[in-house]
Amino acid sequence: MDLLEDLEKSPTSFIKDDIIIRSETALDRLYVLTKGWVIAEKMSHADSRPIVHVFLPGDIIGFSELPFQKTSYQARSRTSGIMCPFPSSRLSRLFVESPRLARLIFAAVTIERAEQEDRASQFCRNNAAAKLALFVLQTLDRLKLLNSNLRDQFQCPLTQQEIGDLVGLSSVHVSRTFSQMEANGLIQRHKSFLKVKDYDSLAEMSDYRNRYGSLNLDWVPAHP
Amino acid sequence: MDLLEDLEKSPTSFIKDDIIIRSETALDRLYVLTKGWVIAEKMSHADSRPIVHVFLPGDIIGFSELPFQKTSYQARSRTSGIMCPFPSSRLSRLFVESPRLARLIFAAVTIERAEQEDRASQFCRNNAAAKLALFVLQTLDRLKLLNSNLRDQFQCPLTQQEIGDLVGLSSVHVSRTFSQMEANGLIQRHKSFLKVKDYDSLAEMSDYRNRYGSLNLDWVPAHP
DNA sequence: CGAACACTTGATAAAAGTCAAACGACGTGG
DNA sequence: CCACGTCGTTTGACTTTTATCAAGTGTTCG
Repeated sequence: MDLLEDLEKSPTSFIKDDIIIRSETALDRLYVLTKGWVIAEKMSHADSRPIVHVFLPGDIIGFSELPFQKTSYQARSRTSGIMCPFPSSRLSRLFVESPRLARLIFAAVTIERAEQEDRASQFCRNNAAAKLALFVLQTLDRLKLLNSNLRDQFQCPLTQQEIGDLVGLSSVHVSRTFSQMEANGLIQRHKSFLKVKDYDSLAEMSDYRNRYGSLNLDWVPAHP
Repeated sequence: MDLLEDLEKSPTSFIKDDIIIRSETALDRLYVLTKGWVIAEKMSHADSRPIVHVFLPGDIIGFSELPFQKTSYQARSRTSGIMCPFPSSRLSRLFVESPRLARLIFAAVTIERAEQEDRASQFCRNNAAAKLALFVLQTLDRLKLLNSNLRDQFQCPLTQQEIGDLVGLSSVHVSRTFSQMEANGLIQRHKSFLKVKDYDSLAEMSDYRNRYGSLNLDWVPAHP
């Protein structure tokens, strides 16, 4: 617990549209995101700007850039929020100081990797409604992890253009598809809020499984 | 070194189309794949069968299923080959016995995660040639890691149907797009061999970066 | 209150999917 | 060693889905 708190000892606040990690630079630290939404976007030459990942409160920003000399994307905040930077050497020491905590972090990264696989295999299939369904359910369940009074809706600070850049659709088609899903009683929108009206149907059409619902951490023994 | 060799002490051979991991079962071990190709496919109800990942020699099969109670996909061999199973508790012990090796494995998983992000963000965009270009380059560079006499071509044991299931295209469109890429001098095919004729063009059209080309493992100190 | 900015709607174009048939390679068994 | 059947690939015709362009309608925020 002390070690975990140590990672969050220097909270820094940021405003909307801050650049948190610059593209093509060396990254020598990680950030615990404690409040706010941050997106990782590729600075591609084309006008489209693929969004590689959406970071939500509780996530650690920078893992996927750690083993490389230069960052491949930039991280930009979409809301104001708070993050806690710590040097990557701190993570390295953790493997010696607490093998148990290292295993937990390893498990966390592995879970995220599984979610990433879910996205890769779903988003590459051309069904706009299924893509959006997966985005909505994954985001809702991930937000619930750190915000337990969340039930069936959340505030989404991403524009439809950005959602399209994430799942691979044009903003126009995101709009149309969301409208149709709303007409079919699957979701409901109000301002920037997204409400899940029919979780089961959304889950079935996107072949979704809640990765946090049936964990097995037997191999992370309580007392090492 | 002893610890690494320990993981490969019980080599098992498999034939083509063996089921290595069954879907919806508990997984208590991992497999070092030393020879052959293995695919991870979702047993979806529909006739399409999304391919979540392709394992190549040197990969460890099962990481992404480790923290869950049940596997979400099945692993099936596409060639004959050799793998070395070891219990997941072995991985757990590794975190105590060798923090340095644990960090290296952590780094390896992180690199794979970055590649997965590359796939997710590219495959979700609707450009058949770019999808296939990314698949070809990623596969070639990954194969080169353990087979250094590989230069510009490799034997691909996947059918066009399977390649389509991986990148999200119909088999018909894979055929057409490959033919066109061949006509444009980007690749060349002969039997099941795929030859890269114009690496740079393929890399540019798919926004590819070789993840193993510019690693920074400073945070994995040589002497912990 | 007004000016960005985001979203919606319609018309049209491009990309990829589907169906079906033909072709080719490959392995098996006579 | 050849005939045959299976499986994978190619090709053509047509359909569906999504992208693009452009104009109009909110919405938000200084």
